[in-house]
Amino acid sequence: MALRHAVLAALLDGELSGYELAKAFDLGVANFWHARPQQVYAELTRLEEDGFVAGREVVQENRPNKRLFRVTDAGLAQLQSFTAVAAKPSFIRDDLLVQVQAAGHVDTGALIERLTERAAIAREKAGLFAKLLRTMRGECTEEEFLRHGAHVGPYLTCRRGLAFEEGNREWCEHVIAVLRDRAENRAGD
Amino acid sequence: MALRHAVLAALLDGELSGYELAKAFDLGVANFWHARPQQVYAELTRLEEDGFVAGREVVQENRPNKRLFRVTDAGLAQLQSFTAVAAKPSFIRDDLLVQVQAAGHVDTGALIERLTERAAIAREKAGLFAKLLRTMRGECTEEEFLRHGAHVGPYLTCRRGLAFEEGNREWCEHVIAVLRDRAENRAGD
DNA sequence: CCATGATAGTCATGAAAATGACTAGTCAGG
DNA sequence: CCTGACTAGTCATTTTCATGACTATCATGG
Repeated sequence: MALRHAVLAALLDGELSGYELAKAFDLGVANFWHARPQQVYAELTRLEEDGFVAGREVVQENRPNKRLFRVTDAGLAQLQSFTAVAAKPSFIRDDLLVQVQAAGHVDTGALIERLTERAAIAREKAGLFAKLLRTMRGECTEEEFLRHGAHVGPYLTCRRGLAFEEGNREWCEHVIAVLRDRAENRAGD
Repeated sequence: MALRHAVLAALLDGELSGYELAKAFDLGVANFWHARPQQVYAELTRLEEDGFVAGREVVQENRPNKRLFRVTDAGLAQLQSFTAVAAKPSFIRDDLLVQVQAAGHVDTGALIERLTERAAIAREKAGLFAKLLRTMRGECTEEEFLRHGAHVGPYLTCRRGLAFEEGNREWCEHVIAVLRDRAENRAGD
């Protein structure tokens, strides 16, 4: 029951098509949740059945028709009651951490490769988020935007995403440095 | 196929009983992964069937017997090949982010409550991780430990956990401040 | 003596998420 | 003219996770 609310929350600030939503959730641009297109479509269908979103067909020329969705009052009430109860704490769950946990027992070179790849990905995502933030706040300074801007929700979640990816990158780089250092030390024995 | 490797990695630095493992994964003390006891037991059973871990019965007085597990050579090889392929990037996936995404459309007071709760949890977890780190490095300074200490894997993953929770706390506090500020502004209209 | 809580697990069920395969039209490049 | 990429989805299957309920024994506190 979590994707449900994520989809509702994503639809709050403007109508979107299933395809747009799906893409956002797939790339993680909807930086607060991740899901595959199939999941998103399935969830939209269920949400519409339950009357939490309403779709309207938009006929297009030169490309397939699409359906734009918006949140209904019932949907908003649903979200409201979702916010009323405590969210269960989140955990990091990352294959890369498992790999690092095994450092010392597995090939260090391979590990460093993984960490380098990940650092690059993290840097890219951080850049993307930073750009998104700039777009969202437009002309305003961050302070002004946070005080008076519309749609602060997405802005704030995007900030979390940015900090997370920066944390990832820093950690990766630190681990790489530590592993390199240890490898040299051992070579010097 | 991820819990599998997480369990293997957790067993690398010493024999553990199913119960100990399960507890570690439940509390997230195995800070790099989270799973319920039932999952851990089930995975241990499968790992033993596949010959990746070996259990030995330890007869105890005054309490139920337990089984201590260790990783076999086949298990280590399995982990090694797991490390050889790129880990898929991780995403944050957090109910709280969904709730914040909806800020402006839902009750701000409730949101601030959620954020306050979460900030407290994050602070607690960060403290726990910091303590764990101190225990692991013992007398050494961090630098010395990272250079020469045994079991750096768990130390490094714990550091990621610590940074993550600190990031959580800072973000929560920042969002609270922003929401309060906006509420005051609106009240002043 | 009774209730708790810790140790040490097992079983069954259901919800959520991931994966792979498929349709169908448009547009740009070689 | 063919290929690949983009728009806009759907269907089916499997794997993984989460949940609640259940069995035992021992130790502790009141």
